[in-house]
Amino acid sequence: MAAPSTTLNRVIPFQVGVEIVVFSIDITADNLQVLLGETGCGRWQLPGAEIQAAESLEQAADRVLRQTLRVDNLYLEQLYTFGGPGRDSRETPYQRYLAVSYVALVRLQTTTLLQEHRTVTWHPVQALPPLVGDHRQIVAYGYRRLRNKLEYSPVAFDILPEEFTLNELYQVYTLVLGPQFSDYSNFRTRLLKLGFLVDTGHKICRGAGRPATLYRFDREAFQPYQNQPLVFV
Amino acid sequence: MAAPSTTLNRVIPFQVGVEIVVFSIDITADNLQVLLGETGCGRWQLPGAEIQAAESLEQAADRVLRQTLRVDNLYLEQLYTFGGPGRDSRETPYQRYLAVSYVALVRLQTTTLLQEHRTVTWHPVQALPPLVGDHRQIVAYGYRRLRNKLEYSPVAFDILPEEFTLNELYQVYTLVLGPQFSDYSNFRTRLLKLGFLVDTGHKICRGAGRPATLYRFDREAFQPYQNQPLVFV
DNA sequence: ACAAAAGTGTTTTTTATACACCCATGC
DNA sequence: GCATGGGTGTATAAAAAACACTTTTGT
Repeated sequence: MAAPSTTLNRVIPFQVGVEIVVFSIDITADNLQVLLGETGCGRWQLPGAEIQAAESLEQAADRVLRQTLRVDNLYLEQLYTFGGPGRDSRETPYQRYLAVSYVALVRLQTTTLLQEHRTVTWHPVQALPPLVGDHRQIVAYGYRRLRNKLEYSPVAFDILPEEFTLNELYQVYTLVLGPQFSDYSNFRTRLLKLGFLVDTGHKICRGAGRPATLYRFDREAFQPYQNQPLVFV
Repeated sequence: MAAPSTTLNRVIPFQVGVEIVVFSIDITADNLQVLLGETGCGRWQLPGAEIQAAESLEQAADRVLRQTLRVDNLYLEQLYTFGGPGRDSRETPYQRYLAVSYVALVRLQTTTLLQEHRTVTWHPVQALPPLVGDHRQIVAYGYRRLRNKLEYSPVAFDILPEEFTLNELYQVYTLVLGPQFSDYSNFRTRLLKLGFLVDTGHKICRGAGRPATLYRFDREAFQPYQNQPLVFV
């Protein structure tokens, strides 16, 4: 237990940062994108920063997000921590680097990109440019988590406006899970039967066609489903 | 972006450690327990250690586990990273502490406790002693993760022996998920229909009663279900 | 009137649930 | 031969999946 301290088993300090996989949903354009910053050498990277003295990990993630993006509603969750030796080029024998990654989901319509020093832009998930280090793997991991979360948790309501149509809700699901996840009419029936979507009585017109009913998410009525698997799908 | 470095926004080094929630399943005694070490002041803590210079996070977790336990098969997965300011009493204005937590699952029958300096023992999940800091919350989080993982992933086969009976498999599920999760006969039918449990032809006698068939988990036949939700339950 | 978008209903298939019952072994 | 644990089958209920159809709006 109290073995002599060699170069191998000694304890070394870490520099800790956060890295965020920000997904944006564009309901109208049917587009799921990831936020990436240019490194200058032809490769791209996830937005990130080192943790500052007084902030929590989640606060750091939120700060990074708000330094690049103006956004109203968002979903943010810790994803995974990467800290193996050799994962950061700045590493020395006396200093290692650790990244706590986060996934976020926003609606493109409610966000504005804040242009900073580096170029930060949206990239379609299906056609990512070359990424630095293990960032491609982090995106893949975040994408998987997002799909799971959407199925089992009410994350869609975190990014939708207070009042929304069932079609908008359906769009969120099809965009992330693919259109084959469910037929609209069945999705509709299932969700309404669960009873946590309340009809506000308001209607909204989108060009031609019958006006859509606006619904509201009732968190209290959702409680019974909180810890149950497979509420949506 | 390049704001002056004050006491608040400066970057500080972290001491990084792992903490493990080790669950043990005792099939015969119908008992789910957590491994805890005594601190000396009446409170208990999760097994943990600082990351050493050359090891990865998972290697550190594995090392901690094997310093306390001799174990054959186990399931080990990263859980969550806790790193907010004020979570460790050793914290100073120039140094913060971060814990990457892991969950593990073992079978009590295949483990031997290695008695070290501190007293480390098993405690029933339903009756935990007072824990230090946020450790109770970490256990709760690990328990939730374990239940979810068991339902969606083939973790049970990581801890069962190469050949096992359907009853042993059922015990693993009932122990973690509670006996109301499914009736044995339905569990049986459902799992066999999925086709990734192969009959080895071997039989085993457990005292009185008809001898049980020994099955083997076929990872290849499981592939199609890999990324699909709700395979078990 | 007709296309477009919203919303309802029906039929078929699959899966879940609750059991009752048969089989092989030890004592 | 009967208790014990192992294993099969069936009947019913519920849910998922597919898809036809109606309703309300703009043009």
